[in-house]
Amino acid sequence: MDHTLLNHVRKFVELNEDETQILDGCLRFKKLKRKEYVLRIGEICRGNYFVAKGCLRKFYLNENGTEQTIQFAIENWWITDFMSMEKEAPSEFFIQAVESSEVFFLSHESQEQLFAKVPKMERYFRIILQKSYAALQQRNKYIFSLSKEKFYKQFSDGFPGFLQRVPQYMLASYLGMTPEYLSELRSKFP
Amino acid sequence: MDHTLLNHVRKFVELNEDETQILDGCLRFKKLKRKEYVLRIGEICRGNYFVAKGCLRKFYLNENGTEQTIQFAIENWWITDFMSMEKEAPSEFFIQAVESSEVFFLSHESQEQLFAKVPKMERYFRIILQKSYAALQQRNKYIFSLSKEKFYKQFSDGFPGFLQRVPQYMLASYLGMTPEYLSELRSKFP
DNA sequence: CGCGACGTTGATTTGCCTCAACGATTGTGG
DNA sequence: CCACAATCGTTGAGGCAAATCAACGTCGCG
Repeated sequence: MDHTLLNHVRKFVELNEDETQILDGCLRFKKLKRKEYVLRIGEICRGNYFVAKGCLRKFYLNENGTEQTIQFAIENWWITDFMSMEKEAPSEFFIQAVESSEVFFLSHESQEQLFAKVPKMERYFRIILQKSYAALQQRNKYIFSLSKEKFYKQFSDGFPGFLQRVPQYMLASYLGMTPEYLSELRSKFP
Repeated sequence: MDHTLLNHVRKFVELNEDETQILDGCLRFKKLKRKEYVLRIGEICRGNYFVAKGCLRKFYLNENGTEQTIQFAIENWWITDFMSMEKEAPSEFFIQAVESSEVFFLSHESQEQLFAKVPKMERYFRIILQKSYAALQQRNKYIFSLSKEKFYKQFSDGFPGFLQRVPQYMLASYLGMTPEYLSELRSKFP
């Protein structure tokens, strides 16, 4: 037994054969088509998604009704709506496959059972969350201190291949600007 | 034995007498004067701070040399620079007491030992981080979709008492605007 | 008292948005 | 396999939110 998620977990904690079995038993593999949703606004988020292949995004609709992307998740990233999952409250977000993707679903209940049976997994998620939190705060730092132009360059330098994978309007909203303005910037920096 | 931090931990996990003892033994209580630093740019961040009383903030200097606050931590919040702590790399941030404060310091090593002895604490931090991450993402949502005016109102409604506790220039940078503009907004909404 | 830190106010400038029109590309049904 | 409609990216004109810059008032503190 061996797949992307297990490899990822093994980077942070060591699991024996039994524990690996248990973890694997908690997961549900799922293929997603392009534009397929795993969460819609108003629904309750039931668990976490680990991206083994492809790309998912989380977005919401602002007051003008335009999509605002607040997170991309590519290979080896988790994506979920913690708010909704924790409180079992209707989500304010959509989670959607940007391209055809393969994910592992870990439901909230499975996750709790997993923690009870394999405490090391609590450590794994603690570490992942710590990294995610640090990354998000770093992102905030850039948002405030960089002009849109520099923010875009920063991003395109940091994830060069990624630009080709997502439509520009998604990227624009993720970077907090209009598609028109992103277009203008791109023409300046090929 | 009983103090703010222990009470906070007990909200999320149950500790017996021994475990409480161990946790307490890992902490170092510290009083901070107004404007006192616990981390400066270039230093390596050695651990986590829990605010029992008062208020701390994390900020950096942008290219113009002006302070940019990216986090406030009031009572019952943790503050640290994960990036620096994890990698043992020089920090890009300052962490400073906004007002005279009382904190518990949990060093990185103590934390690891604590996790080894009291695995439940790994759970505690996982939960805290999950909440913090969700809150930060919510904040990002507001940053992008609200005008500065609404962002300010949103904040002042959300933390009414807090406005009096911090100088306006700190608040302005936290909200991503200039002190001048914040002043203008405040005169409009008393 | 006098200095430095902080807040305010106003004039001017600009980064970025809005709106509208126009290509290019894709996909879909006849 | 083409026609036609969506969907997406581009370009340009005009407008506004918010920044910049400078000057001044005020408070607290050594």
